[in-house]
Amino acid sequence: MDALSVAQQKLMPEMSELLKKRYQILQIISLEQPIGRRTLCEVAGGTEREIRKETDLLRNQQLIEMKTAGMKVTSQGMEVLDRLKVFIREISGLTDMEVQLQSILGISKVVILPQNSDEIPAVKSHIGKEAAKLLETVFGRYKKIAVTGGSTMAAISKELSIGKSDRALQFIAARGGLGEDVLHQANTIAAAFAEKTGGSFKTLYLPDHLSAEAFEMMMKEPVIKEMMDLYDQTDVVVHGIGDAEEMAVRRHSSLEEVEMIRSGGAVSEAFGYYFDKDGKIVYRIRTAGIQLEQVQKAKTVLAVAGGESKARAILSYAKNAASPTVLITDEGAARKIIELTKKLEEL
Amino acid sequence: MDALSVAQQKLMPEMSELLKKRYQILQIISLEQPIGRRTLCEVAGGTEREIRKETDLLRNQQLIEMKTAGMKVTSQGMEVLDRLKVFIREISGLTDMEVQLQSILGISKVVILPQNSDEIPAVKSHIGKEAAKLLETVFGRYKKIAVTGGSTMAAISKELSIGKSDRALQFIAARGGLGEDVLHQANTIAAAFAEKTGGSFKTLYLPDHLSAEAFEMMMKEPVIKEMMDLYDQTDVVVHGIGDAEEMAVRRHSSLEEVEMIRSGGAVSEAFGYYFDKDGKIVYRIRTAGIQLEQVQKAKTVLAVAGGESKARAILSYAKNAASPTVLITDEGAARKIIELTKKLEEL
DNA sequence: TTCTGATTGGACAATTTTCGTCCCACTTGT
DNA sequence: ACAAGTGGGACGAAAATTGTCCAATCAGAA
Repeated sequence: MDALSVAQQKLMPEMSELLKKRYQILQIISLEQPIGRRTLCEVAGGTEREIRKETDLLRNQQLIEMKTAGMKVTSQGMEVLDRLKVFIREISGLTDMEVQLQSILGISKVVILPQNSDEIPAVKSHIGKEAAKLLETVFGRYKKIAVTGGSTMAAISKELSIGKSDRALQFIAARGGLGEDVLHQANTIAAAFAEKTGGSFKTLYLPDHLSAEAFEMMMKEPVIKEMMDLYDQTDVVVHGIGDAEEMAVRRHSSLEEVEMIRSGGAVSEAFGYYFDKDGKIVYRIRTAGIQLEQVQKAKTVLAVAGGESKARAILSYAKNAASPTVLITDEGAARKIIELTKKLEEL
Repeated sequence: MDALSVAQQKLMPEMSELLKKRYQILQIISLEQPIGRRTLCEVAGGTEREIRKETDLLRNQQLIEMKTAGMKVTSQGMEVLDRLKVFIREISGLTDMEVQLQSILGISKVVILPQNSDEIPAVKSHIGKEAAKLLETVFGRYKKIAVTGGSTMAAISKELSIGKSDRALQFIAARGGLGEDVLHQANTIAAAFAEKTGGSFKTLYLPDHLSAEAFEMMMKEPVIKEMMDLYDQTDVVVHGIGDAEEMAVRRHSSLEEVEMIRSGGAVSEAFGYYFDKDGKIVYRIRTAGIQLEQVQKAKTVLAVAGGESKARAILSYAKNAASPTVLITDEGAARKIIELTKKLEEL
């Protein structure tokens, strides 16, 4: 932050909060437009009067326009949004926190987006957009990209910019899971990535949960073996990080599985592995899919997870993350992680 | 002004006024320290409560400290003051006004300082400081400097920084006037300038008002002739601009003189000359002193005058000002000059 | 076309905050 | 020792903010 801004904040300390609030409102409108006042209240948090006061101001400043269909951001508003982007990051201390988290988690890069996706759903789109942007920067160097499932991953696929198509790009479904919603499966996601970027994709249709014998048999199938080889050649892995219990429930895991996960103290989940708070593997779904060693061998790993509720999971997963891992998260998760780490140090 | 600040003001339009107010308060404290709350109210304008609210804030921000002797600006406060200096000028539109005035008045440079010296006496010190700063930059090139009298000139002498003494500098009293207060005479000012800068000075002890015969006689005196020659060699002229009527009164001018000044429609006064609104010479004190032609021949002319009340006088004097003239004034005068010019154009 | 749901703008009392104005105990410089 | 000037406290009045309605209107679906 430049010296002018520091001085400005010294003289106007109340500015910071106000600026953040207004920026946030303007940002939400830009994401959800057209949006009405009441809806905005729920999404942004705050009473109707408060939101109204600010939106009235934004309108007077010609940053938004109000129509009977709802509020929209004007081109001037979009410009303001863009111009203040880095500044808001600065005064929110996000830049500082990024450096802090980087050392706490021991990974190569952390990107933190404003707000908490637990509270404001629209933040997920932001995380998706940022992840998409980062991913696109590596397309030039790396072509084999493994992707997992999950709503976070789906958000990324939505934000990938279409345009310059690169037929050499190959998206590989990291797992064959069918336990989840079809829209959020790795296969669907891989297809979506390929469609947006103009690349190709490889899917793996195989149930997550198999008996030992069936598993052995399938592994000998050429189609499956081919995928396993592809995992070995993977350059980039993009995946979400889940809360262990939440994932177990969502996957309709069997009672004995849930028991193993519970008793083992599992905290996080990623590409079929369950980790405890120290990063030790507690359980892994016996599945055809990418293996932890293969992930750690990748040139770049993009881990994406936001929301205060994911803080513990991120902390757990990071113990096992390879150093070239890049984490894309949000303010809610970041603050919670730092809080947890502080408490841990006190003990 | 950079794009960031513009965007910031779009989102926080109320910031501008608040920032200016706090900056002003901080500035006044820095000039008058140690100063108490009540005194500050009078100088800065505003009720006790209002000032108190802001000073409490400034203390919390550790920009000032309050002791029983009064309030003082901390080193942090001084830094903030310095860092925001140009920014405040920008948001007050002073930079824009400087360019505007430069073309209206047809002179080479205009420097405008914040606030109105009619309302806030402390602004005079600012004008003095700025004039002193500018004057010091020409000391390297030019050595013969003519100075006039007046309270404005006295303010400059107070703000000249002592330190590096330049014995080659020569300050010449531009007039021999005794009509004014001794402290504000050209002779006294020249001496003060010389003392501060380490240079020498030449005084001219001769009454302002002389009969024609006496005047002729005196001009033949070697001491006087020497001064006249010096005026011819003058590189720099520093002078104030006065309101015609006010000056006539202060100088205890005779009734016939006052009548000439009145009937001629005199508006401004500078180094003994009275000008009407079109810059025509209405009257000149028959005095030993620098002549208008000599002023116009100088390499640099520093005209210093502040306050809304001086606006008409400045406008009048500028018609006669040589192009290398630099005007140092304040916001009050500047705004009034622009207002007057606009009205004139409408007719 | 009709209808439902959502939109903005208006209104108003309750509440909180700000404001103006005293006074007081105390320090400081004369 | 004293007078002038200092910051801090207090408190009722006034103004702004806030929470919560409602009405008129519009957009889009059925």
